Amino acid sequence: MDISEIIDPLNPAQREAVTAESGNRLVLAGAGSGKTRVLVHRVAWLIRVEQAPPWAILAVTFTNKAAREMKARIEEILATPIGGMWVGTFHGLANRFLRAHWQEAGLPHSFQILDADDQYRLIRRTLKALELDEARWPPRRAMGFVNQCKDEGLRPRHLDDEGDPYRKRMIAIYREYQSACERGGLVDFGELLLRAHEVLREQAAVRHQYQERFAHILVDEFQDTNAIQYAWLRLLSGDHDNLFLVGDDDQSIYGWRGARVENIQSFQKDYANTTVVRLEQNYRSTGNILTVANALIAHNPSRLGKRLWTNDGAGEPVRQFAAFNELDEARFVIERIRQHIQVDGYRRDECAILYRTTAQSRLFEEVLIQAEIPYRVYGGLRFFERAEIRDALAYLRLVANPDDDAAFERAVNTPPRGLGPRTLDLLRDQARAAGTSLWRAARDQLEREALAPRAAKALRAFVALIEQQRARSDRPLAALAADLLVATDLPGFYLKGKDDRGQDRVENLEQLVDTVARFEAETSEDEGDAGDRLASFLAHAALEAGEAQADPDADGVQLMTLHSAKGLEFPIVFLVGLEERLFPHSLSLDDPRRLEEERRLCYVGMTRAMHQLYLTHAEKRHLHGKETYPQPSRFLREMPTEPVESVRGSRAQSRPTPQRHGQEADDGLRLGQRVCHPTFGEGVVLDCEGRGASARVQVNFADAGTKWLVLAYAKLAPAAQ
DNA sequence: TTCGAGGCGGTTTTT
DNA sequence: CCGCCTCGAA
Repeated sequence: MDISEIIDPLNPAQREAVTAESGNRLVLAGAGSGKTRVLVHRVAWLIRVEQAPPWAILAVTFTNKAAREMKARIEEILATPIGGMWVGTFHGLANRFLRAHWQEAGLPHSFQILDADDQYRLIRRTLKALELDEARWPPRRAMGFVNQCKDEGLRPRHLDDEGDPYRKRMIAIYREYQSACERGGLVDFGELLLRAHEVLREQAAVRHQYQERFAHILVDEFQDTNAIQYAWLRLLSGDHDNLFLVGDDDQSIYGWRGARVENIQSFQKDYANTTVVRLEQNYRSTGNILTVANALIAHNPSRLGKRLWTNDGAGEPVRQFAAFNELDEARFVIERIRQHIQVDGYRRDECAILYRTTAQSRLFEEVLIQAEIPYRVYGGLRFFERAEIRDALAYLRLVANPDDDAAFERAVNTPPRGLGPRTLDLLRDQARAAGTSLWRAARDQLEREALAPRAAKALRAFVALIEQQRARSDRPLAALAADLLVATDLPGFYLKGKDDRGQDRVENLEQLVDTVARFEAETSEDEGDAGDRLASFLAHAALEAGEAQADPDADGVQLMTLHSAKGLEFPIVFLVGLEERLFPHSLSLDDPRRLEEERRLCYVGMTRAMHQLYLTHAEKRHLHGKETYPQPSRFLREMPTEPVESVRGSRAQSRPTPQRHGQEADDGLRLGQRVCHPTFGEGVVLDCEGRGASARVQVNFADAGTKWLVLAYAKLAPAAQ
């Protein structure tokens, strides 16, 4: 076998990782160091050189996108489909596992996956059932509590209220919510992992079967694993010393949703037989960008340590811009983008604007629209998350499993068929009292003729509709979906609505039928009866919410949060809003660990840039409707001055028109000018008022904050630059 | 059932 | 300031 194809494109560190003999490997892969390449080549090495059968390999990622990419690249390098290899997300693989072992897991054959929105609704319904006031027991908090427990592998019975009444109530909510899930055969995201873990832990036969099978386990983005995911990996691996983990502690930015960077450290403790490989050569960014990024991240105390370097040149300096306000900032960025496109020949989609909070995108969008530059915003509602799609899916779910309460609640009166809160409350009470699903309660009530005639008639029609479709559910899925649209008249309902997006929604519904057809065509070889196909389509819809953008190929300037930029790269990057309380965000300031995570987020943003990195902040910004004068971000101060260059924009046009305030001060201080004060240090002039002896200026000092100073007394001198 | 007024909160997001 | 949600009135 010719192995040169596998190892020739690799540098020494990459080669060491790819060709490692058996044993546990931890690959600390810096940003842009060829992490995916190492994973893909490692798989190729295992199959081609070590003769591992594909079915003995398990490769785990965090997102479907990463899984798809890895799969495609493995197939490319091996020039063959990957056969029985398990490549997917933790959740996708857990789902696959549970579908195969539903009996051992104590789940119904066609259990349904709840996504975040379903879960939220079910939590609220649980609160209602427990007669808890949402104002006092916010559903978001309850949901957070449940998810956090599941992420840590904890069931209600493991939890102790510690005498805390709040905690006691949360545990009660968890218990009640969980039994609602059990009644309906519903599994939320956290439950997928937890349930899979429990089966492996408690069923030795199953555990051994998988431990024998997976001779090689590879994990991407290991720094993002939470407690249950790590425990799951440990069970799968057993004592086989077959883990190949790739990650970067400096890019851990999901601590707030349960990710534990510490897993990287504990891995080395839990597995004695572990060797560490560092990938530090960077193939993405210029030397200057790396210098500045390295310097910033060096301020984090608890790191494993890593320093990115490049063989390529230093490149352009990193550029920094202090905008007068957020409009000035946006105009500067868009002006620069225009230059890079027109003068340097970059494409629009080679320029990215990265921000800390989604709200920041708006102004950039407005200015881009004004400038008539196409753009694309990442994030937002995705296909399967749209209301109309979820409505249609609720019907499909009821066809698959009528006991699915979450789907029942959604579908029963959408479109409105006269089943109001009165009837619903009655059904809920009945279901709860009898410990059954809403569906059964509905049929029961109809049988016993316990309902008012109007409600009974409407409910009977609804039940008949679902049963009719159920009776014929062996048809192709697309036909079923199309039939349901006709039978429910969801399209008509949306067209009638006052909402001007009615037409869009109907088109989306039509697209859903296409999506179903395509899904069925692609998976038809896997056989399975019609019920299985429907269940697997629904799982697909829940696990992979689809693309947010209608047209992802469009050549537009890319706008996204720093979080969604992870894993991507762009020739030109604008990192905007580098201000205290915005970035680092005010809610992270009091906790050193969260502050470190903010710093890592900044590092992630910077290391997205290939050729040119801009860092901007505004001296003045509207936040929650108030005018604020933020300090420049501490991250700016933590960067070296050397390859960072301050740029001046042509900002006259974006300053506020001088009226009562904002006059030029007598001695020629201008708005936006940098000044120096003997006690307060350097700052920027924000505002002026008055004349002569009473003339005052407002200055935003880097360290001392914003102050009004009387010119006659304050010894202000123009600062350098 | 639908609409509008008023209250409230306001990181980050995948699965 | 803006968007979301709830609640009350028609």
